[in-house]
Amino acid sequence: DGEKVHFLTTRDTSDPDALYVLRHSTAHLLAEAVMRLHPGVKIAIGPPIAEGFYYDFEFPEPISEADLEAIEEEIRREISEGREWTREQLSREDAIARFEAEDQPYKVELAREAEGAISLYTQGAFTDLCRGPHLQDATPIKAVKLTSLAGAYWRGDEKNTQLTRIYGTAFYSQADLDAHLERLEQARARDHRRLGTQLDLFHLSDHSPGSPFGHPKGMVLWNGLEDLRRRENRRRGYLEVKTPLLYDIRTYITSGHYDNYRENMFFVQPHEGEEPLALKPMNCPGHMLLFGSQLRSYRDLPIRYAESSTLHRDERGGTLHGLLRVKHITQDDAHVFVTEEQIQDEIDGMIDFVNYLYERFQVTPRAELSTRPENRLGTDEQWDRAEGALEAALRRHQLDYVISPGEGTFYGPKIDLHMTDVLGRSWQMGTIQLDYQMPVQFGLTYMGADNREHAPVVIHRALLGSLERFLGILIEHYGGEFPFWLAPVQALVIPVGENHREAGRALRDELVGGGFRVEVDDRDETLGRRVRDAELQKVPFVVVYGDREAEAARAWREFAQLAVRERGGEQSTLSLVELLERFRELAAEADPPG
RNA sequence: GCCGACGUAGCUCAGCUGGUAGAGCACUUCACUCGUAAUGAAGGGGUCCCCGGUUCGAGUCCGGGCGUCGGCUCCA
Repeated sequence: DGEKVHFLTTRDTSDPDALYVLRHSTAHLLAEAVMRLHPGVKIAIGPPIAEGFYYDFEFPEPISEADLEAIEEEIRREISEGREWTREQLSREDAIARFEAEDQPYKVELAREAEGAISLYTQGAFTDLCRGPHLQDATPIKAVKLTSLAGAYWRGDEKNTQLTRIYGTAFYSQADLDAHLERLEQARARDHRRLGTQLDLFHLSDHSPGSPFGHPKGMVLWNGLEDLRRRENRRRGYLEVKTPLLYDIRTYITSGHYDNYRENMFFVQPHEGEEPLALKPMNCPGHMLLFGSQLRSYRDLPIRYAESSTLHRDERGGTLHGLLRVKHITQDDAHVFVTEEQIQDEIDGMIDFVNYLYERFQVTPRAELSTRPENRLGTDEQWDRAEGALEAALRRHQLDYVISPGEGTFYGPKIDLHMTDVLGRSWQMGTIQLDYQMPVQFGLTYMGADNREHAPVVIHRALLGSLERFLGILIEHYGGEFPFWLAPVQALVIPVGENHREAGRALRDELVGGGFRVEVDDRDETLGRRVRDAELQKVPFVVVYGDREAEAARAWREFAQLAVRERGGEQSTLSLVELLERFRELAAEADPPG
């Protein structure tokens, strides 16, 4: 009608909008197929999404994944039969009447809430409420695949009916679909759970669900994060503290967590008939008690308590995921007690800190400002100030951010940093939370210059977030190919034959003595085999020692010449001195000057 | 917590309509002593997730539980 496109005319299959329209139209074919195969089904809504489309239905009988095959077959039949889309426009009342007559309550609800006239698209026996645009006909749909089945709540609210969601994807050619499936497989190869087993980093066990077992190599990575955390905290005026794991319930009633998060807390009953103790799910109350244990002066502030302690959160079943969502969680946590005037500087410093940390791994998180939720403590005026302070800091650092209304914690707004895993899912990493409430709940004060008691403001922050989660994301980010400074085994020495084993071990000792993580592989295997294994373990350097190197040692001195192979295959000849120098340069990336 | 799927050797997986469990890799031993992504041979290894039921007989069928996975919801 001159303002809006109702039908797709392009055949440029590389155009993302074209793909979007193709998938949207395929979703309508799906709905038509489902209606024919499952009479009485109620149809909800089916938008295109990043990688495909989905459609939500309320089936009269439960269906299983096995049923998808028949539905997929039916879609193909529709395409081969031919489908054309037609558009009509109705008034809201007419649309409601029409869907009521068809006994489609979800459509009725959507039509009721629509503004202005309503457009309907029809293909074959199926008419749907839809903004469009659509394909003109189904002939360009060359590849369709229904990928999975899931429950999804109507309008995303778990108080509503749970509908059955069918996911699928569609392409302009079979080759494009194959390429898509190939990309998914490649992404799965980087999955931290797969690499965790392959590289012997960690494992999960039924004996303690959601609580990863850190293997020696995984712990090298873990300690790399811990070292980074400790070193930078020390440089930035944070004070390392240690607070208990078990508390009386009263502590968590005071903090407000008992009322808000009790169902996700673990409780320990020491003996029959005794009061249970709360296993800490976060460090805040401990740090509050620590602050309150002494008289504080405004001259002491800011006080920055840092602790990376083990926390336990009893996450809802069905939400655990490898290292990315665990019950046993460790945060690079800190609580900073400040005066109102110190808030801006402190948050500025934290954002600098965040930038420094994430640059170490060449990753860029997305920032999100989460504002006041419905269920909250404190006055609107306090929330105005707190939200304003966080937003001002984001602006000053010219960080791109989105606002998530209502996503703040019950005690304050927060800046969250998000990253994406190999499956394209977003995870919250670091968080900076401004809190006017908890210090008051705990009765914390400091003596001001005016010789009066004032309540401090607390900034909660975990910059990497959960160390478990950060490690998981990091494994996927590097695909297991960790930079030299972080790699669990930095170099592997391979003596060619039996006669070279002694020299190989001596070389290993030299490199270990230089402060590096080096192992020797003197198994009875061929050189090719051992190089292959080193590549599969993604070891950054392999040093081969055989007759040639032994000869150079006799002619000049030991380790005057070494055959060095870098991950990926590049080879060079270096002396031990040169190799150590190379290692030192690479290791310095952990903490570059400036 | 909800919907769907899955759980078999250390790992990845096969096992048809119920008849007493298999492959590759890994591991052990022997031979080979090797020049940059897989040397050969032999051998060991299993409460088929747990509990209950059906059956002459259950890895396989049924029920319950636990765990894992893909979503939904939640995430201090």
